[in-house]
Amino acid sequence: MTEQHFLNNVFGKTDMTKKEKEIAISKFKQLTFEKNSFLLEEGKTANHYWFIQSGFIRSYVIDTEGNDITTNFFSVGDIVIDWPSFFLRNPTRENIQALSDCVCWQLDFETFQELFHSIRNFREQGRTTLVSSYFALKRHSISMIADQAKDRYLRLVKEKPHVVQNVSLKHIATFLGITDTSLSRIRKEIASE
Amino acid sequence: MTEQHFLNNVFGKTDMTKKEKEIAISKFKQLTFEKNSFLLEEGKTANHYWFIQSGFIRSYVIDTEGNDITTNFFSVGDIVIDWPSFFLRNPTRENIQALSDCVCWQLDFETFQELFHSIRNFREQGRTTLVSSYFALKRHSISMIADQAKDRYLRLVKEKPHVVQNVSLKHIATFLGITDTSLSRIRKEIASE
DNA sequence: AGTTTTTCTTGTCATATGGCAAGTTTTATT
DNA sequence: AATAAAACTTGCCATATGACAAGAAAAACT
Repeated sequence: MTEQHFLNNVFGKTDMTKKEKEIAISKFKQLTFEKNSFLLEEGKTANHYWFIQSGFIRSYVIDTEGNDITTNFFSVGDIVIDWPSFFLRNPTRENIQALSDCVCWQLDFETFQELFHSIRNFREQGRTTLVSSYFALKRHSISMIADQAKDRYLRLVKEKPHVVQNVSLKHIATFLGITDTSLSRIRKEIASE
Repeated sequence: MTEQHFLNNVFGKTDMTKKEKEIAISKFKQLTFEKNSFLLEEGKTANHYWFIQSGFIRSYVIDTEGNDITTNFFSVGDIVIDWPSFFLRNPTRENIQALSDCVCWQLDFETFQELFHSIRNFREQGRTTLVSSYFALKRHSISMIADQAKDRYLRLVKEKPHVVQNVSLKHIATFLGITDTSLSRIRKEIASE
């Protein structure tokens, strides 16, 4: 476990001691996912979470009318986790799918519990991460009400330019709450400015 | 601290022992808030959270164009907390306001931290509550994309009938992401069915 | 009880976005 | 290279919801 380990970046900003980080990092297992493969499928219970070292991932739900709605995008450095399923131990409604070949670091629920209850700073970190996810979701939710589709798109371009460049238009559209047709028109309008 | 204490309901379903519950409950302080008074204001950092014994409360933000958007409603038994501000120790963007006279039980951040790190089941409970809030927010967010305004309203009526009956139309409207005018028309349409 | 303020309703018209279908371009597959 | 499949664009028209303003009803205040 050298200083060069990818997860040292992820845990870089926490208050964990060097020793604590080593312990935590040693529990993670490297995995690769092929493009279009699933990390989690609707109906199953999340027993792991991951940090992405490379690639793009999305989560999505199928709504009551059968429409595929992207709920989030994940890329390098992000935590990929279904919070409710992982912590409430319930079957999930979401699917998590690799949009490209991905390299990830995986931790399972039991090991997480061990670390969570034994290392105070690991749990402070976990709480912070969860709250940050909550906050991001809230901002997205408010943006959905307060902003026009075009402004939501421009905000996404600003916040996650690499996602906009690497993910297909239809997935971006459903994430923004519009159709692919509308997003195509919005892009055209922006290009002509 | 008798069995009759209001907070025994709140902590009823947790794995905490009787003794642990007593310790936790003894740290809460009863407070009353007058209608229209603020529990938290934009720009300040949340140092407390509350459980509602009676009354109605809402949280809201002011968007970039000055519009008031309700982000949540709280009523009897609910936890009232600004997760990001409370845990990340940041100034909040939200306002939390009593919509009627309210009786609440308050806990401050420092006491929370003590309980969180010393009582394992208190922290499991805290994590569960946070994740449940996350889940509710996600459902609301997806509903915003997948459902028509009328369906969102009907869902709210079903999930929080007492809120719909006690809160002014304009606040319900912004929570649903529509104007008060539209909500008034939706209500009319439903009434005529 | 009377007055003011807030809340809710309704009309007219404007606009953002959707639905569908036909092309076009790009990407994947053999 | 040829073919198939997926992704993206564009046109036409439909529709949900918004903007604004005027009344009506209800609630708050003196």
